[in-house]
Order: sequence, then structure tokens, then C-alpha cells
Amino acid sequence: MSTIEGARARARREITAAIKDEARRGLAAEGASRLSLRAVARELGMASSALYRYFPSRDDLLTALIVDAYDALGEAAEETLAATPRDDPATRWVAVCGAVRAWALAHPHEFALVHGTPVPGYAAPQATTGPGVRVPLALLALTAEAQEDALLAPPTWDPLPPPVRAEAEALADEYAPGLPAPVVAALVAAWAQLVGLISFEVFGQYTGVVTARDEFFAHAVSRIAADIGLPTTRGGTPEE
Amino acid sequence: MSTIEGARARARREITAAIKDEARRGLAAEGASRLSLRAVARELGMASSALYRYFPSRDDLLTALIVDAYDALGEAAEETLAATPRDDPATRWVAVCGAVRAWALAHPHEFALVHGTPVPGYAAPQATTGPGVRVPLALLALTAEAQEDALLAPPTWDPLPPPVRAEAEALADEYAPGLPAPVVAALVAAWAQLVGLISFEVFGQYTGVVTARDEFFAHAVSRIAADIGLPTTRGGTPEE
DNA sequence: GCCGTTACGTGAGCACTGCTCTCGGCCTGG
DNA sequence: CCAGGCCGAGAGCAGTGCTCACGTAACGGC
Repeated sequence: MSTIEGARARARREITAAIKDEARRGLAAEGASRLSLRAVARELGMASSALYRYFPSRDDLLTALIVDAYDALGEAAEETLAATPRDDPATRWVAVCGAVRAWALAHPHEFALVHGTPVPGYAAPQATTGPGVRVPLALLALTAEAQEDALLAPPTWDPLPPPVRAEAEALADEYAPGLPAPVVAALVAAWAQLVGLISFEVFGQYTGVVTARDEFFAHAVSRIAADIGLPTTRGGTPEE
Repeated sequence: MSTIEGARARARREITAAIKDEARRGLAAEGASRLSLRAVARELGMASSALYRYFPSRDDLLTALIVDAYDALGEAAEETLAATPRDDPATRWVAVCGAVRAWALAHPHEFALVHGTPVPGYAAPQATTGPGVRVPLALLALTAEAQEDALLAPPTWDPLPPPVRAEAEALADEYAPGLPAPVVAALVAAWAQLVGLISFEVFGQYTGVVTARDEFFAHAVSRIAADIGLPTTRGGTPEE
């Protein structure tokens, strides 16, 4: 009942995938706002109305693409986390952030879909919360492992405002027991800051200001790592 | 020729302003993607075609709104910069960042216009570069004044990668002679990170994760201030 | 093997959009 | 005072998201 699959269901799965693929292609070419249902139907050689058998509305198609994009982004982070040695948390951090950035630069419109202006009014909350946290969870896992290995040495843990401390402790209890509250607070901020750094680049915000993008990003992100307390074992940034 | 203004020119100015006002209203209600030229024309009691006498296209209207938003954002920053004592750079920093955040939360769709997904393909570069730098320049002015007053004491100025150093020095020469290169590099990163922090809030990215938003933002932003080297004279964050 | 149920694809059509063009009237500068 | 510019109105084009009968083909229970 799971392996055996009627030709009907198979066709549905394949056509759904084809629609998403074509939509992704149109997305990369034109951007989300210019993406047209009729155009993807035309490209697929079917009537536009047929498309509604698979996605009840344009926004639902976009939501599906958002979920996929979140997953791809999270997978990129998790892959480099797995492929990276535990004993050098700072360079590992830079590598994971770099992987997120690389994915974003390779798929700018999909990145815009997940971290740009939300497209439908203000919807898309529940369905995307699952895959949406994979990247921050990877960063958190990285830090938790560093602490297990006694490699977490923050420069200064300034005291948190009480409400922030309470929330940070709750988060720590749920996702990384034993991690100090200031560190998880710093991680949440780091996540937002990372997205800010990448958004500026993807959205062309600092054209003319920063041209050595790779180096600038690596530098900024390694400063964040130092702020969190991930030690730079050796060879941080060269010169002098 | 400047004070004397024909009734014609005056009408044009007023109608242009009325169109932008109505467009801003529609923007706040529906968002940029749902903003309709015909709707604003309808609301203004004029034919939709008449609107093209004032803005050659929908994208041009949006571009005008973008410029205005940049200006409003920059003005908010500059105002609190002016209304804030020089001798406490860290709390001044937090205040300026807080003003930017407050404006963004009060005008979410306009903020999305300037720091969300770019609306037309990838256009709007030149016209917006002028007002677009007012906020970062305010942050830079704040830091430069702190240095003049010998209030700039970074924890560690780790060496910059050579290309970043070169660009940072060029920026320093142009906008704030005498400011150390690592500081201007940190400022650029801080600007992107600030936008990231605000974007997360405006775009509803951390619903359920952070609820004590004011405190969290103030904390995160004051950590950035410390990272740059702006000293917390007294009473940073309470507790213990 | 048959047959009702279900899913699917089609084409027409509605309401809406951005934008263009032509026309007719008003204000304005010479 | 009067020609030339600006401005508004209306019709119209091409395109959009989405809905709704309408046939057709596959499916599952008998």
C-alpha cells in the first residue's frame, strides 16, 4: 500500500514535481512577483485550469516552494556541519555560514522567498516552522558540541535582561540542555544577523561599498563566532 | 522663479503628493505586491489613465515610495542622533538602532519595500543610493564622534583580511578620516546585522521563539556596540 | 468483468490588472 | 487673445488568478 502505487498516484506525484520544477525555473528567471501560473501551465503544455487540481492557488504553489527552499537551505547547513571536524568550532562555524550564503547566492529568488518580504498577506506560519529552523538548529548543535568538548570560551557573558534570560533558558532546556542562556541568546541574534549579512549581498544592498564579498563575509561571521565564544584554534584571519 | 509658483505647478505637486499618500495607505493595508494603481486612482476619484501623467509606471511609483521610506528611516536615525548626548556612545547607539526599529515596526510594508525583496526585476540602484545611506552614515558619525571624544575602546581589533582592509580604509578616508579600518568594517557588518535583526521581527520570522522583543533587541544591539568598541559608561543591562 | 465513483484535463468566462492611445477641454506663456 | 502645452476621460489590449460546467479515463468494490 506504500510501495505499490497506482499509475494514477504516480502520475500525480510526477506532475506535481514537474509543476514545482517549472515554477522554480520561472522563479529563477523572473522572481516571485512575476511568476505566472498560466506561464508554467503553458510551458508544461496543459490548460491553466488543470493546474488547480494540484495546487489550490498561486500562493499555495509558492508556499510549497518556500518549504522546499527551507529544506534545501537546512540541508546545505547540515551537510557541511557533518562534513566538518568537531575540534575546530570557529572554522566550522564559518563553513556552515558560508554554505548558507553559497546556497543563497546560487538561488537568490528562492532565498528571497524565505527571507525576503513575505508574499501572501502575512500567512505561511505553521507549515514552514518545521523546516524553517533547520539552519539555526545546526548552528545550535555546533555550539552544543563545542561545549561538550569543552571548547566554548566566551570572551564575556554579560548578564541578560530577565525576560530574555527566561526565554533563553527555556530554549536551552528544549534544544540544548546545559548550554548557558547568554549563549543561546547570542545564537538567536547571530542567526538574524547572518541572514542580514546574506540579504544585503543577495538583494544588492551594498553595491559599491563592499566588493571583496567572500573575505568580508568570512571576517564578519568569524567575529560573530568569537562573540559567541567559539575559539579560533589557529590561523583565524591572516596578515600582520 | 522658485517661490512664485504657477497654480499649475502647485496642483501638480499636490496631486503627486496625494497619489503617494494614497499609495502609502494602500501599501500599509495590502502590501506592495497587492498595491493597485487602479485602486489608488479609484480612491482619488480619477481615471486610472490620468495617474500616468504623474508616474510613468507602477514601478516608478514604488520607487518614489522607496526613496521616501529611505528618507524617513534616515531622518528617524538622524533625529535621535541629534537628540542624544555625545558622552554616552553605547546608549546612544542603542537609541539610534531602536529608532530605526521603531520606524520599521510602525511602517512594516514600507520597511519591506526598502529592505525586503527588491520589487522590480533588480532595478532601483542609482536613485536610491543617496538617501539609502543616511542610517549607516548616522551610525558612522556616532562612532566618529565617540572617537573624537576618546571614547572608542574596542575589545580586540583583530586584523582584517587585506582586501577588506583596503576597502575599509578607502571608506574611512571618504566618510570618517581617522577612524581605524577594523572599526569601519565592523560598522558595515553592524549595519547589515541590524537590518537582519529588524527584518526578523517585521517579517514575523521568530514568532514563538522570541517574545520579549524590546529587551532582546536592546541586548543584541548593545552587544554589537560593545563589539565595535563603544563603551558602556554605566548601567548597561541590569540584573546581578 | 462490470459499474458507479472519483480524479483529471479542457475551454469558456469573470473580474481584475498595468498600460496605451486618442480625443476634448483647460490653463498658461508669449 | 490665442496657439501650444498640460491634463483628465474613456475605450481598448494583453495578460493575470480563479471558477465552473463538461466530457473522459482510471480506479476499486461487487
